[in-house]
Amino acid sequence: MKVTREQAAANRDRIVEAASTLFRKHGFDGIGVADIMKAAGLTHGGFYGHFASKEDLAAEACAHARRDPWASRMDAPPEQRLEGIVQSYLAPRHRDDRANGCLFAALGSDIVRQPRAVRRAFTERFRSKIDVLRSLVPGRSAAARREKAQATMAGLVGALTLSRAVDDPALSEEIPAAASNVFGTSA
Amino acid sequence: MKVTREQAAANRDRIVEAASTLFRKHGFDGIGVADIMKAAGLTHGGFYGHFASKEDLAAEACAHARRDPWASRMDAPPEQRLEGIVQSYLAPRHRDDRANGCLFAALGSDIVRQPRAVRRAFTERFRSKIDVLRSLVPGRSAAARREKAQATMAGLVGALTLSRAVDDPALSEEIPAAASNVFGTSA
DNA sequence: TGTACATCAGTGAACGCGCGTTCACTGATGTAC
DNA sequence: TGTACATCAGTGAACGCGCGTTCACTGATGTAC
Repeated sequence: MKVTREQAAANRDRIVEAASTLFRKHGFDGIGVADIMKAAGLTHGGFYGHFASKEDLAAEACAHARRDPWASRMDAPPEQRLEGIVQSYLAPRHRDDRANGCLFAALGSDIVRQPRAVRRAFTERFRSKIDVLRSLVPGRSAAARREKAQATMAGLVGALTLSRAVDDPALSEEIPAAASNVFGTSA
Repeated sequence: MKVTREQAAANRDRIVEAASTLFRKHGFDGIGVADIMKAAGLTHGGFYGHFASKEDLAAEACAHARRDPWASRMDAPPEQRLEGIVQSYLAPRHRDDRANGCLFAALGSDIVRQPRAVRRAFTERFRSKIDVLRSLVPGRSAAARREKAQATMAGLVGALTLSRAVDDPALSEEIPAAASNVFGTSA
């Protein structure tokens, strides 16, 4: 049964959206095309009318993942904005909701094994996040701020990844708390 | 063809060893039992004489991965030992050799999706690494040093993961360099 | 605006392949005498 | 120490399942007149 062009475009968007959360939740290899299509309210057969391959979808899903936890209020002074980003990034809510959280923490160690298009999408996202942090972080020179931004991002991503990986609830609280103290207010 | 008990134990060790490098290189889902057995010089049929399941092997491989990049000379003063750990952890050699490098960076975002036994093995390793760093890191109180150790570890793991993920060679050099400056000498 | 037909988004069965796992078998090991 | 037999580590074929992908088909959409 054919469908409005408009509807078809909306369906495509829902596939990408579903994929972006399901990949973050289960990993690239942990979820199949059929399940993604089902989550988008469709059957698997129509998939290849929208995408050339699963890889293709993965690249697009990474490029267009929503609900970005790096956002912050634009109206606060830089120091508070940075603090806000760090706090919300390291909040338990973020740790417990991989499906809608940071791509780097959810898929970080898998990216290097993905095809070029996926890695490119990630690299673009990384650059844009660094640009945000670079403008908020303190530092004498532009180079010092860029350096600080990259180290901060590494600290946040690493802390979130480790706090999810660890099997002990106490440790899982402790790691982001430590990172928050070191990467947040210290600046 | 049966084999010496000694030989059988050695074969088992080779399987674990092969698995630990192949999992780090390809991810838990990216390598099969048959390929692991082949890398250990055996055929796949004998696998279940040594392990109950692939999961079982994964847990053991994570618990016994060798060539640990967190080691450091015991005879230097703490500050130099910390610096040595940070430098070798963030060295290009480590970034380019996932198969023999840090488990957290190689498999970090996959661990949370693994069965309990695997996560437990990782958690134990994490604890032991934190214990090492805790004794080397500066800080007024034990709590401050523990906090600093966890944040440093998060920074190192995140920096290595990101520098591998990124598609641009220049960026891939820049990230560990930034982390090295921030987490190394600064202390 | 209304009608007839071509288009094409979506369906669901099917294909082929790889992977985890099982199993009957082999033949060297190790043990009982 | 030597012999006969039971054990069992390892082999390779086979099974069953899931997954990415293909394809013939359907029927609503959109267009030509």
